[in-house]
Amino acid sequence: MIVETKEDGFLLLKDQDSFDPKMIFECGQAFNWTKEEDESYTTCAFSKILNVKKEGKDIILSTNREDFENLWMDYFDLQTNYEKIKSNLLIDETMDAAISYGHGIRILNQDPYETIISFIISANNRINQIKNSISLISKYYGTYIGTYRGKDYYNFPSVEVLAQADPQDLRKYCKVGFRDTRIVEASKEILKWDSSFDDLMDLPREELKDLLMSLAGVGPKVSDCIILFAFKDKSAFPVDVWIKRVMENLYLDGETISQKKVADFGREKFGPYAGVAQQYLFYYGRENAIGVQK
DNA sequence: GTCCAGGCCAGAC
DNA sequence: GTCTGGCCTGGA
Repeated sequence: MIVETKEDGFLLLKDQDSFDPKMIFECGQAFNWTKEEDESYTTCAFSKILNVKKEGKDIILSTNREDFENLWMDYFDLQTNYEKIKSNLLIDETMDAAISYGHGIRILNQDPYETIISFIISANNRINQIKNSISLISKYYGTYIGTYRGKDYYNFPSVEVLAQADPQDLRKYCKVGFRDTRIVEASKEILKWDSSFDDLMDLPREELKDLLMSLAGVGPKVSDCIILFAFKDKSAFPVDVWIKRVMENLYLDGETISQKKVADFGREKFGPYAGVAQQYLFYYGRENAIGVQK
């Protein structure tokens, strides 16, 4: 990968086929990116504000080399070779179509705690409402980091802060609805864990899944999302209504089967990169409304 | 006004 | 174990 420092100090990643901001931030894995008028995207993570812009086949990051190497390289999963994953997943015409449609998707390595809370909020909720709630939680409970293009950015609060939050406040000010107590309860439970999130990275997948599912508001689908988007395990295959519809329509001849069976089917079919396949299929299916009744 | 979303949970079989 | 209904909120 060729990384150049531009005249303004920002970084330029040359010739990135597997890095498309729209695809990365709109395939359902992250809720903390703001789309700007020039089609670039901005977030706040690691107490830093970052803007990402695509120019032709190049990507421009508003950061310096030090932060890039220490933080963003891992966040954007840049050590992973997506060309290799793609060729591994090119097993049929469906995947061929899904991969070419979402060729610029990458799996972000996000903060575990923020990811846990984000996907607890995602249950039976719309993307825009999820984004809005995350943003409000950061605003009311996080710390101010800075202002970028007129918008204020805040760090996502720590587990200690939300463990002490009043559920009614969360509901009233952050519009989380019935997920209010789940957020506080899950935070309290996490505080009781002996292991840090770093330690948990090495846990066997099934153990990690059981541990996550013991949290309030975390079931089969949400735990798979957390494992895929924050614990770097690309074999997790989260099944939501979209993936269920896509799989039933494109692989099961329209037959309706349970969520669990779709999950087993997906893991079996796509193996160690099932989670990446899920993202290609999700983006492909959702953008093209595959299986949605008219 | 009515409907229900990128699931979870409790309660009933 | 598998299935069902209810859940905040707000946009269609």
